[in-house]
Amino acid sequence: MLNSLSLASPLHHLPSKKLKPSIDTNNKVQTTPSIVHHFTSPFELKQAIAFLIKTNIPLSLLPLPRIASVCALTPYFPFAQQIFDSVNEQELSVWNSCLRKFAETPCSAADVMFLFQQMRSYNVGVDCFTCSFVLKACVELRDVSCARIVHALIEKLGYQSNLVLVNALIHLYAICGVMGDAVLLFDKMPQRDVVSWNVMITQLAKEGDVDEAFELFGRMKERNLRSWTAMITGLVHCGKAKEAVRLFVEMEETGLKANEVTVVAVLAACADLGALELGRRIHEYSDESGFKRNVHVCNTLIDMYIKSGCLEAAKVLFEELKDRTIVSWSAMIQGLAIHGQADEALELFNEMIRMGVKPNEVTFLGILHACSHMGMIKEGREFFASMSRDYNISPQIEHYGCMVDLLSRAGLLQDAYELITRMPIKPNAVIWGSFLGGCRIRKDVEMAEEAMRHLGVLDPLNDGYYIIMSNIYAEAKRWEDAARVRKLMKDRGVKKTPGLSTITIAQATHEFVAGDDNHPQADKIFKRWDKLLEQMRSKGYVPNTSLVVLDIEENEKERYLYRHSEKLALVFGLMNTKAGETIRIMKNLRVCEDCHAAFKVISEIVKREIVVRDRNRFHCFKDGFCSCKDYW
DNA sequence: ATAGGGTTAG
Repeated sequence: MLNSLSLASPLHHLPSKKLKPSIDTNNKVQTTPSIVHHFTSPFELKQAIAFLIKTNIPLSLLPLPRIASVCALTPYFPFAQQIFDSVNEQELSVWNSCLRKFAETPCSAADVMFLFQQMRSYNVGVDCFTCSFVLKACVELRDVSCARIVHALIEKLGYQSNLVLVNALIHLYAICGVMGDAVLLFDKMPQRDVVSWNVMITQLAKEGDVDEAFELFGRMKERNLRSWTAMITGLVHCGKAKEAVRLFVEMEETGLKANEVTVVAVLAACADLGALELGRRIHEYSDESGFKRNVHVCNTLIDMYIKSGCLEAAKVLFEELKDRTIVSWSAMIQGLAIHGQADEALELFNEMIRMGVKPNEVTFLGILHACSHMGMIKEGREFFASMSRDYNISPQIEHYGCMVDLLSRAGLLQDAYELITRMPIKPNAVIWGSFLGGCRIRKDVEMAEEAMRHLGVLDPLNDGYYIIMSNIYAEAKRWEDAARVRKLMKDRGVKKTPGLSTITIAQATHEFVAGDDNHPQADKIFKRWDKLLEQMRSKGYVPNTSLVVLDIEENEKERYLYRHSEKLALVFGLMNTKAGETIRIMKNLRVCEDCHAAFKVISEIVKREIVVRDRNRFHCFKDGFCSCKDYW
């Protein structure tokens, strides 16, 4: 190939390098045909060269970068080399600029790799720039074996102390999932810069090793905004939203100003915590800083307002957002779903389709979620069928989870069971857990026992399942079985998660645990409750003591019920906020049935909106009704 | 020439 190519090349006609000038003595500019500059194939390149030779124009007028890019990925590679040689050009720099161009072009990583291979096989020496472009392509391709080749090359060429290259290598190893190699490299670096540390922090946190990341963060002598942002993002990612917020405040104290990425991270933390006040503050800051048009920021803001119970604020932002992405739509649909506005969620989905936006698997999760929370069985089934049929999205375990939940909640246990046994993915604890919840509604002890058999294997340390099962027995008056489940739980060392509710007033978060008598305002709270209870009774409230599965006196049961954490938080909130103000409560578990009934009545008595975020969704109590329409 | 961000079941 090479020989025939050389023979075919017009170059050997050339007395290379001794060429006449292209401008003649009369100062007339000789016009060159556009092919000399705009050839797009090696064939046209040859034609251009032939023309130059015929008209005695020097070859050095040829655009070398163009030659490089036209020949780079073809067998004409050595032909290009000959041209570079004939015009006395450093070929490495030409190939490098070609590599750079590929490296900057999206989806051209494979081209970078191929050109690199060509360079190696035609003995072009490489330098640190070559390495950096190739490393970038390796990142895109997650090509760890090429990473090792470049690594060896870097050592061979003596670039071990080139921070840019070594940092890129560390990043590459980490992103390819070989964190050990990354750590090894990082540890033996004689000196590091802030990028080295930031890369490690980011990747360690991504792997879930947030403690190790934090340890490195603590050891840094010099931190920049990206260091703080990486650490805050990592903490949020690992479910440590409180710590993330703490670190953000600390960062502000150093005088550093958050950028868009920092804002996204801290807003995500607010969303997790339902920290509305901080979220609003960040929103203001973000607007002041001109981040309004950043779609990442907007999407996270929408999510923050949704998860903080301000659906209206989220809607306004969503309406104002002009460049919505699928993430914006999905977040909003999911938001409407957890706020019990299923009709609006479906409407929004239709609007999205009308606008030509393609749903993804997350969008369908939101839609199915909406259906399951509102008992829309027909619609849910149709959407589930539609996702693979019309949009070519195959359902994942989460989608099956939604469907099992939809059917189980609606009491269609047989259908749910059939789906579980026939689904192509092995059902997990969430699936059986949803089913178990349905068994409780249907009071189906046998089916519940079947679910428990699976749960005992899949998630034996989760207290929730034991509690539901023992409640199911208790409601069937099978006290011994109920006690047996409680004992089994105890024997396995599973502790019951205590109910915990929080309410934030004037930037202070107050925590209430079920049965808590030790709160500083406990006496006042109980007194206020007794007063409220009188009014509630006159409105027809009857305590649902059947929910207390302890073998105790009836009035003792009532006492238990009245010490539920959400009730304590609510009364505290009523005592410490102005009349008419909305009260927002967060609970770590699902809201209890009796509390739900009580809150409806209370919302009417005190003429307040009460917004409760439980572990699944929102309940917005107003004028004696709840936004969940008592289906949850 | 090297580091970063949004939606996800019970």
